[in-house]
Amino acid sequence: MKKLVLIDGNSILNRAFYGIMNNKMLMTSDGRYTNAVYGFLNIMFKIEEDIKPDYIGVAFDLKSPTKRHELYSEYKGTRKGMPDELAQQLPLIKEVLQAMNIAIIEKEKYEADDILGTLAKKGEKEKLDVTILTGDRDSFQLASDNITIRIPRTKMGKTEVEDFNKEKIIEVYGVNPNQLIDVKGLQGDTSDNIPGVPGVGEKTALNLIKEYKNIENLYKKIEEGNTDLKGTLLEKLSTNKELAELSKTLGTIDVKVPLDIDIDDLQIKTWNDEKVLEIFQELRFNRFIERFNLGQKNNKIKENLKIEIEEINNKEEIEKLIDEIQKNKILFYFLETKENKNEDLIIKKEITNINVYLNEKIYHIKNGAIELKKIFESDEILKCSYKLKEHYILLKQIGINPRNLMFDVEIAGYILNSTSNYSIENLALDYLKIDINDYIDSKNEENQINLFENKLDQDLKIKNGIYAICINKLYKKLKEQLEVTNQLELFEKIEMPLSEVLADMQYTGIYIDKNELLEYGKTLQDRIEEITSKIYEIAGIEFNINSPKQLGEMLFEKLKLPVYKKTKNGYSTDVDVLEKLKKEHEIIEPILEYRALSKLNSTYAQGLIPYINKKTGRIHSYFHQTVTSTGRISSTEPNIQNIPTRMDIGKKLREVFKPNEKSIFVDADYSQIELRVLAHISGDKNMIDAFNNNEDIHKQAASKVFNIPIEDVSKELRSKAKAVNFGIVYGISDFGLAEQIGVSRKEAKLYIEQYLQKYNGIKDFMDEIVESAKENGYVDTLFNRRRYIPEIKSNNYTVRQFGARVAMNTPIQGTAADIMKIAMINVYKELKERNLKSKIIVQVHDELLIETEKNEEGIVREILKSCMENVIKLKVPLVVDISEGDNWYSAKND
DNA sequence: AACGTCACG
DNA sequence: ACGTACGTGACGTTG
Repeated sequence: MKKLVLIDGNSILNRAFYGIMNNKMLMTSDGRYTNAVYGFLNIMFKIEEDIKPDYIGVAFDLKSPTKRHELYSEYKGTRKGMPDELAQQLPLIKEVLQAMNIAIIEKEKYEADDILGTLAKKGEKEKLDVTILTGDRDSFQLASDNITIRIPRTKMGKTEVEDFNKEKIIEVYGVNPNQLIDVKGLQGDTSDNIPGVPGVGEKTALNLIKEYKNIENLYKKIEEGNTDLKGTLLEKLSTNKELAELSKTLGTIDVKVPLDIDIDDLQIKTWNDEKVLEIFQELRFNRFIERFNLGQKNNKIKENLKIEIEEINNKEEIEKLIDEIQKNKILFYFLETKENKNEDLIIKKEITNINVYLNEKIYHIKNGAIELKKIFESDEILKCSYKLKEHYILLKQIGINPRNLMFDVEIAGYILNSTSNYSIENLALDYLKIDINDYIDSKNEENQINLFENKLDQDLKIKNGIYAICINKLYKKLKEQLEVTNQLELFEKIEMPLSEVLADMQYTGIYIDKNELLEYGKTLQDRIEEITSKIYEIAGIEFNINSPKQLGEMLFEKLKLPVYKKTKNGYSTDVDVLEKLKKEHEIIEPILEYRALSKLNSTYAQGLIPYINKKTGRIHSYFHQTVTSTGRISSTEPNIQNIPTRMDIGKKLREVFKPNEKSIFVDADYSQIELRVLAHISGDKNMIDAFNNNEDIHKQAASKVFNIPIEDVSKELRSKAKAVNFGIVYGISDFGLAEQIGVSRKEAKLYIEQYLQKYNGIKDFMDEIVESAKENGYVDTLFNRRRYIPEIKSNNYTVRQFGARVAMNTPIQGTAADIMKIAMINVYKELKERNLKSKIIVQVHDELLIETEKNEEGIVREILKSCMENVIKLKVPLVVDISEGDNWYSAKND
């Protein structure tokens, strides 16, 4: 079946305009706005990818009055004109569509809706599968078996779509699509200034039409006196018959617009690439240029980069180079690696070549690391490169003990903007205005003579060389920038030293008792089998319990359990939902147990096995330093920061994490670090007092929120107040709190109001930080970590609210992260300086796990306590709880 | 690749 | 009237 896509141009442009209103890529350098065009294209490309239409057309409204205005002069009378920023973009999008050879359809006196309706019906007649893309629910009346209405919605900057076909509309509204016209006739439409029957809203209108099918029949019955209607409703309907009829006419989409074009004219054609490129360049749509490979034909050089590569082939040349580097006291290099599956390795990679940038030349050294051992082990020479943390391990693997790996351009990029990306390409583009790919092509032309290497090798070599150049240029530029933003200290004193700590943690790893892990997995699997058959038995049929789709069908269609929550593709079956259904059906409980156990089994019991290193018997998780937008670190392959701890059965898994035989685990936790940080930066007196008096902070909150003496706080109230405390840290909303603790939204709102009234310092802080985020475009932590929040200026309510919550949360989460990072550096340093064998092996945001040699236990405890508690003097004490054990479970629980 | 779900702080 | 608690990563299913 061939497919036709019809787009409501004005409506989508409008959606796009209000959807992605961030201040980053919204305008060209001469100040013209482009965000709506960008968003429109994104939505359009997405639908093209999704549907792969054979025909496409975009309809626009014209400014001139329409037939509806002739009928009713106040039609759309309340509507304000588009803001200028949007109006400017209308000709732009048309220009783009033209260049893409996409049909634009406009017609005097008709609205885009009518044009789309007419074409949709035509398409349907020609047996096409029709999708109408619009932001406007008015078009729902057009839905049929072959016509689907697609509504885009932007959520957190991402575009999602929702499809409405006939079935869906009946499901949602309970009436046929064409009956929606009657509904609208009664209800009216404020945005179009269609009056409807005064006093009749959506609910009433829907009920009336469900009962009486349409307006005509409704009035027929009313005139016959043949209805159950009475009172004011009957009166309102009777006196407003004309209005209802007029409104129905106004709300009816005209599907018989006389058009000069046919479906055939909408066939997809190829773009005028040159023209599209030209426009995209003008609008700075680099991502589109890249995505559609438009830039290839265009390799203009923006700045002359001198790219001279010299092969280093013998000892003499190496020695000469080393001399030069030593003179410079700084080494700029880009390191090449290749995969090495050798199971003894910790990172399954090895270093191949090194590209050194020195005196305006690139020196390409085969097996470069070994050659430069002396340099890497020198304390005097600052090493500047990209992803130094990885280098640390790669070098250690071949017996080099690197020193002074202290300027990483990736980390510098992360510090300057924790929400962008920091590939060398991107950094070069952002900070140097260098497009690396441009240079490769041009350099290649220059290099035609070289017939010995194939093009790909050649490209790679040039690219790696350019990387070395860019690392050098970025060093200067980023350092300068870090000074401007007052973040050089954060970078030099915290992030770079931490980098080595993290590398060392990864290199050391944590031991896992494989046999015990297998045993644990076996127990889980046995139990899972049992429960599975039990579930099948109750269900009377076998199905895939892991499939939310199949489980949803089972629960909500076969068993007809009540639906509390939906996802965008179907029924939600998450824990919250299942917990609510527990008492409705005996199948729920085993499903919950199944869920819990299969998670443990797949992610942990089975999931961890492949990560156990053959040589060390340990797992060597990555700790990432440039991932989170708040400054926390993250962990992967495997994630060692989400090992179960909340549920008993899951917690037991921690028993398989063990120290080596000479050691024990010492585990140190910050107590309430985020709330303490909040107390400090807000300066709230009550909260500061609570911490200084060593009170139970959640109990205190309960006593404030519920206005009762501390002694009278029950467990339940304490736990509610605890949720409020958490909520405050996240940037609270009544809805979210209500959801979390299962009270009404109204009640949740009351709690929050009480809380903020009692902790008024916190309220002031929250207001001020949001204000400052609006003003500056970013927020920062105590240690000058910065997060830009473009969302806070969004015209989209949801996005803007998100921005506000982020503004409140980031300084708290981020400062806590800073504190932990400093603590780690100091602990690491102490351990090293005192020649202790104990090692930091895991960090879980507010927890440090130290594999501690038995005879070092006392000193390690001291070091942890003092390093962690004395990072900084806040208005409240930082408190650390330390415990020990011979596995990770007992180190946290005994 | 995206989604739903769930593990952690 | 709308849609909502912050920050992560991994798994299995599905399109």
